[in-house]
This record gives sequence, structure tokens and C-alpha cells, in this order.
Amino acid sequence: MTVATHSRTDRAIELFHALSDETRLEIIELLRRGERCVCELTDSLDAAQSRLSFHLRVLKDAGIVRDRKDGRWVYYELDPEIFEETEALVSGMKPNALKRTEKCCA
Amino acid sequence: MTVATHSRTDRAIELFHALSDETRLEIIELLRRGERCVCELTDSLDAAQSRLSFHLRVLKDAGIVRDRKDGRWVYYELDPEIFEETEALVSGMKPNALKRTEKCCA
DNA sequence: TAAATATATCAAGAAATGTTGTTATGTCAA
DNA sequence: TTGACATAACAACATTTCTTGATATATTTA
Repeated sequence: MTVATHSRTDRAIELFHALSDETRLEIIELLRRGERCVCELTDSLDAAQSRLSFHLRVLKDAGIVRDRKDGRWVYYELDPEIFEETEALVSGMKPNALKRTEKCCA
Repeated sequence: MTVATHSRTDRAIELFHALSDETRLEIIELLRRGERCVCELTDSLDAAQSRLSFHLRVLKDAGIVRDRKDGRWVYYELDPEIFEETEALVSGMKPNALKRTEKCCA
């Protein structure tokens, strides 16, 4: 397992990218009510298993979900902290109070 | 100009996609201090003009920036409201209080 | 142990996205 | 009114991301 050294920007890219796909947003919506095994997600979303697996990995790499193995099933659930982190990233993008007033290229 | 009919999900995809690119995050960071013309952004980011233009359009289509033409310059600035909207989208993804407890696939 | 099930991973192709160079359009200044 | 500049848009290509089908691994059950 590799823990990459992320700049703030890299982290934002990873998170926002993970959130910018329809299948992944659907997975998140399903997981909002609690953990699910892959088989349930496959049923609910009517998606090929390998496709689900691909998207779950993107979500997991971004830290949005965690998995837990139990027998032959793997359960996924949301990591609630990730949304605080995401909100903080978004907050940090808001216009700065100290805006400049002079024009450029004048 | 076309105003597409967006589902909540489509809107999230559009916003998060616009935020998941390094060049675009750099543009946002520069615009936090106030509006800039394209020429200034081109200088600051050392990027080809057509490349900047491409990314500015993605940001504009997503509603993250607005532009204003003045003489032969075009100025871009952040739309502060977009960040409230984004935060609201993120909030809406948090785990639901009413989680189910029964296991699946048992 | 053999067969069935759940999941991950991989390879190949398809689709989407980003880059670069070029051209078109409008505006300003000489 | 010609030339230079600022920007947008486009076409061709490169890169990335997603999908599909196949195979591999672990676990359970018969």
C-alpha cells in the first residue's frame, strides 16, 4: 500500500474527481443509509460487478469510503469525516476578503 | 446560450468536474483576490492562451466564474455564491442519521 | 474435495477530456 | 486604415478515464 505525498491541490483534485461521476454519486447516495456489500450495490445499480469494483476503488482511494471484509462479503460504508474535509476545501476557495482594486492591463 | 435542465446529480457532476483539474484550481486561487483579465492569468500561470481559454470556459459553464468585457480585455471573477451551492451539495452527501442496522446477504 | 459465490484485478477497447497550434473576430493605436 | 493585441473557437492529436469481458483468489457449502 502506498500513501502518496499529496499537496493540498492534489488532494482537492483527487476528491473532486472522485465526486464527479454519476455511478460514484449513486453509490454514495446508497451508502448514506449505512453500509452495503458489493452484491447489494451491484443489484441496486444494475451495474456490472467489475464496473462497481472499479468505482469503489476510486472512492476508497480518495478516502470517501472504507471497506470491511466479512466472510466472502465485503462491506463498504461512507467515511463521514471526508465531507468535513471537502467542505473545508471548498471554504478555502472562497474569494478573499482582501481583494485588490487596481485594474490590470490598463 | 443554452440553459440545460440539470438534475441535482448532473449539477454535482458538472461542479465537481470543474473543480477537479489543476489548472482550474490555480485559476480559482488567482481569482480569490479579485478579478483578472485573461492576459494576467496567462502570464501568472505560464499557460498557452488557448489552454487558458478552454479552462475558463469550463469554469464559466459551471457557473464558477463570470466574465466581463472591457475594451479588448475580458475580466474574469469568481461567483461567490457557487461555493455556498457546492457546500450544500457536499452537505447533502453526508451519511443519513437513520441508518439501517440489519445486515445484507446474511 | 469440488462446485458455487463474492470480489478484485487485468487487458483491450471506447469515450471523454486536455493540449497545442492555427485561424477568426473585435478593439485599440499609430 | 493598417497593424498589433486580446481573446475565443476549432481541428488534430495526446492523455486519461470508463466499460466490458475474462481470469484469479478467497470463502463457503454440498
